[in-house]
Amino acid sequence: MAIDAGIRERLVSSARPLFAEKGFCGTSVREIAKRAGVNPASLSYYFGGKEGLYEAVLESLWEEVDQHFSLLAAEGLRPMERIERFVRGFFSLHAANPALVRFLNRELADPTSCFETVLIPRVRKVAGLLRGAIVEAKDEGMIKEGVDPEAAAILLASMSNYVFLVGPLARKIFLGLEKVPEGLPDLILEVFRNGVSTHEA
Amino acid sequence: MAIDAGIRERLVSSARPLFAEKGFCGTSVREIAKRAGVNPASLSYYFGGKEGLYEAVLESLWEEVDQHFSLLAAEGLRPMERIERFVRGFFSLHAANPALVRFLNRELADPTSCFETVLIPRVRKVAGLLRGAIVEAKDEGMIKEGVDPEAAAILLASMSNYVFLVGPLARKIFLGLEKVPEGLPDLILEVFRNGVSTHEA
DNA sequence: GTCTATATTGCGATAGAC
DNA sequence: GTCTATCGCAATATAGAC
Repeated sequence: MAIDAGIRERLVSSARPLFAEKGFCGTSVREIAKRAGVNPASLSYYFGGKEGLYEAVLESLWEEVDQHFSLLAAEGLRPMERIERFVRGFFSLHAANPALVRFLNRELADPTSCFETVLIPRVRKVAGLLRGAIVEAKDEGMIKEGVDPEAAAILLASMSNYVFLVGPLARKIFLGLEKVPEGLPDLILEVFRNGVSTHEA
Repeated sequence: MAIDAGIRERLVSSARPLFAEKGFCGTSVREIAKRAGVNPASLSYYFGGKEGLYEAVLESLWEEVDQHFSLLAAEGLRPMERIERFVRGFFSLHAANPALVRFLNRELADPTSCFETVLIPRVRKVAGLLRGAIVEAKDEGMIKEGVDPEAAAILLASMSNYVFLVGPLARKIFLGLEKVPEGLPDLILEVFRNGVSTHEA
């Protein structure tokens, strides 16, 4: 964002961290406008209201998500490689923008009106990529017959997201972690591969 | 709760599902009082305000959590058995009260003023039990040397909680699951045991 | 387009009757 | 202790000057 970006863009980029930090109803339009250095009335003028701005923020966020996960559609990768990229993609996504997935996860826990219109079609796409990779891995005999692909996908998503969801304060206090362990993606992949593989442990 | 329970108790039990569903700032004291069938003024009279009621709700919730996890302190159990009880304890906890862990997870994601005073000392205790079991399992040689107990604890907590955190709507739409798969605790334990065990996969 | 000023609503909390 | 009535405040949204 340039310093003299349009008011529209300044509102979106100012609202993003506020919504991410305090949620929709915990953030006031006055606060957003003050941070953006614009008049509160501009918010209604450009977005029709607080909800419209929130929706615009969600859409701008998703561009970054799409960017990160577009590599999953790459051709010629074995399913297990796609799964690995998926897990590492989550970690790089969170590292690049700590507020982003907290935002998304909050929306999962407390859906707003944008949930069905903005998020569902887009998240389904990403979830489908992961599920598809797991199904393919199973078809290739890499994964035990007894393992439900849906459940396996959930476990991967859980392990890759939960530690970011709980936030820095909880990580430090509950888990004694100043930051997310560097080797966590490797551990997740190791646990997943060993846990569902056809080799007997 | 009896039908003519005291106003105090009615306020707590009425506020609980509302706070769980819509969060602290998404719930109004008028709404709570209406649901409880009492006067909004009673809320300030008994709890000094909305925050005081919220704190009382958190404390009442935690009694159920303590009840569920008290069995983890049972003597004479091998560490891996304690870990298994921990995972199954999360699932039975969520099954018994779907709102409860959503409540707790929301507090993790968006700490209120009660976070440090009410939750931290109590959650630390539960987290310590899990971490301790993992450390013991490692001491007994059940878990690979390279596995960090903190990270392993996080993965267990992730897998046991995330699927509940995302809520029924998200489970259905993103994951195609009407309800949480019955065999998920078993899969989690299998994945965990195989994933971190000293046996080569 | 962007501003000031304000309309309108809903909030949490309280004063005071009973 | 419990109620009605209301205070004071902050919220979003809008009207209208420029």
